[in-house]
Amino acid sequence: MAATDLIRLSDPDFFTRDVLTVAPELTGKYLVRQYADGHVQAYLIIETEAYRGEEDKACHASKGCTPRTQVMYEPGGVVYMYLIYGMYWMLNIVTGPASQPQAVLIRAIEGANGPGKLTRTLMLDRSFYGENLCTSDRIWIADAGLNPNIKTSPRIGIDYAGEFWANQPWRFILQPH
DNA sequence: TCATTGATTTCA
DNA sequence: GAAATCAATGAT
Repeated sequence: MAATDLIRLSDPDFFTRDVLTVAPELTGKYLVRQYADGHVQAYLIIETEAYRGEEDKACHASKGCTPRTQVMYEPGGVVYMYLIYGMYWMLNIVTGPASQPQAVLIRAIEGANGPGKLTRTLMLDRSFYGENLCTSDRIWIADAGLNPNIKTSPRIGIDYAGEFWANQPWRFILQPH
């Protein structure tokens, strides 16, 4: 599908809703990237995970506001990037109103089946920290008008957060038709 | 299954 | 300052 067929999500209100509403709605939409040379490419979002507030022990903001997590306290619609295992940048989209630290981790897009591969493919790094998806000319979200079939499952790799949080079905996966 | 890898956080 | 931690990946 050509990028011009997609409708950009430029309304901040889409992102300032609760993360548990936004995360499943992002699956089946398109992550659009405009590279430095002007080339525009749209990627179907396959898989997301929700991280919800300081009470969520799997959310980085559960330990409070730090220089790294600060952007999660902003109103939804900005990008939260972080480095894990010293090697992989993770792409997250901040959601919810101001001072509610929520974010959606983009785990997989069409053609890249892991969050580390995803950011490497799209050439995303810390320079995208705080990028506004509604106004940026480098990265944004677009609606393809799909009505996707979505499956849920527990989140991945957060056993450290304890059984309760590790069992929340806050991972959203696009199912093939 | 295991080594890689470095920013962030925690402890002193 | 120093040490431990870690939401992953690719090679074995």
